[in-house]
Amino acid sequence: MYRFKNCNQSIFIMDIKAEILSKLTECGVKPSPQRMAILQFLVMHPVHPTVEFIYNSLSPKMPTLSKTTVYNTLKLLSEHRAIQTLVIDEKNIRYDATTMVHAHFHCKNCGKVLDLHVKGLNGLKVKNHHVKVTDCQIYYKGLCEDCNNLEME
Amino acid sequence: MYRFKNCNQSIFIMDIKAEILSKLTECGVKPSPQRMAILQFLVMHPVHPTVEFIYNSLSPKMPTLSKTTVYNTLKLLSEHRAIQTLVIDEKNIRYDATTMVHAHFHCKNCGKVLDLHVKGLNGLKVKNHHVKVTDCQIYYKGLCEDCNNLEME
DNA sequence: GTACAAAATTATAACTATTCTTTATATCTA
DNA sequence: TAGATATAAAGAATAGTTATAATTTTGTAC
Repeated sequence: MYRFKNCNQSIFIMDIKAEILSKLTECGVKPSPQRMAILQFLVMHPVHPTVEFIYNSLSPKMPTLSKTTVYNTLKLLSEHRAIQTLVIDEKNIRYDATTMVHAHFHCKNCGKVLDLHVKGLNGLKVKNHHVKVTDCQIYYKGLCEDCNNLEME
Repeated sequence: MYRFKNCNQSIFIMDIKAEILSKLTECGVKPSPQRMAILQFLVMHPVHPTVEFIYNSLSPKMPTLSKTTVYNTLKLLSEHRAIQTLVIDEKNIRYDATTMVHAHFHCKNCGKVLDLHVKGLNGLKVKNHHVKVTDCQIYYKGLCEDCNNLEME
C-alpha cells in the first residue's frame, strides 16, 4: 500500500514507485521512466482514462513524452496483464490498473466510465469449452447520477 | 417465425418481410426500403456484422445505398431498441438483431464475434441505485476454436 | 571509459472508422 | 399539384489509432 495517515510526501512517493516497479517486473515488463509514469498514473487515477487524458496529464512533467509511446506502453502493459484494456466507449479505448474482473458503467451522456458494484459476477460460467477465454468484461450503459438528475429537471 | 420445414422461397420471403415490418412498427420506426433491408439482413445473418460487411452485402442489390445510410439506420434502430449495438471489437462497432442480454465472445486473432453460452447471467444484480441502467453487455475475449487449433500446431 | 548492438522512444505520416454537411430524393398532406 | 417534411445519398471532414523511420537511450563487450 502507498497511502499512510501520517506519511510525508517523500515516503509516499518512495512507496508507490516501489510498488509500480515490482508490478512491472512481476509482469515481465522491463522498467523505463515512461512505463513507470504511465502505470503509476493509472494506479493513482482510477477513472479509466483515455490515451488523450493520460498523455495530456503526463506531458507537462514529461515534455518529451509522445502519444505513440503512451499507445505502445499501454498495449505492452495490457499484453503483460499489468493493466486492463476496456472496450466500452465506442469513441475511445480506456485503461484500468485493476486487472481483476469487475463491472463498469458507461454514461451515454457525459461519457464517464465508473466502476459498478454488481452481485453475481462469480456465478458466471462459460459453457463453451472449445474457445480459449483470456479476458472477461461486464459493462452497463445508461445515465450516471449527475446526468440523470439533469434530465429530470 | 420465418423458417418452415417445407416452405417455398416466396412464402419464406413473405414471412420474414412481415416480421421485419412488424418489428419496425412495434419499435416506432417508420419503415423504408433501406431500413427493412438492413434489419432483415441482421436477422438473417446473426454474425454480429460490421457496417462495412452490411454495406458490402447489401449494395449489390441496392446500388444506391450509401454507407452513411447504413450508419444512420443502425443508430436509429439501436435507439429504438430494435437491435443491439456491440462495443467489443476495438476496430469496429458490431450489430446484433437479438436485443435480449446474452454473452459474446471476441476472437483476438481472427476478430470474429460469436454468441457464447454463459450460465449465471440472470443472477447479476446492479447494486448502485443512483445510476439509470439501460443496457448490459457481457463479453469474453481469447481465441476461438479454429485459431486455438492453429496455435497448437 | 569507449564502441558497438539492441531496445526504447520520438516525430511524422498514413490509415480508417465514423460523423458532419450539403444536396437530392421521396413521402405526406392540404 | 404544390409545398412541407422526412429520408437518403455523396462527399468532405474529423479523430483515434497505427505504421514508418529517425533518434535517443540502454546494455554489453572490449
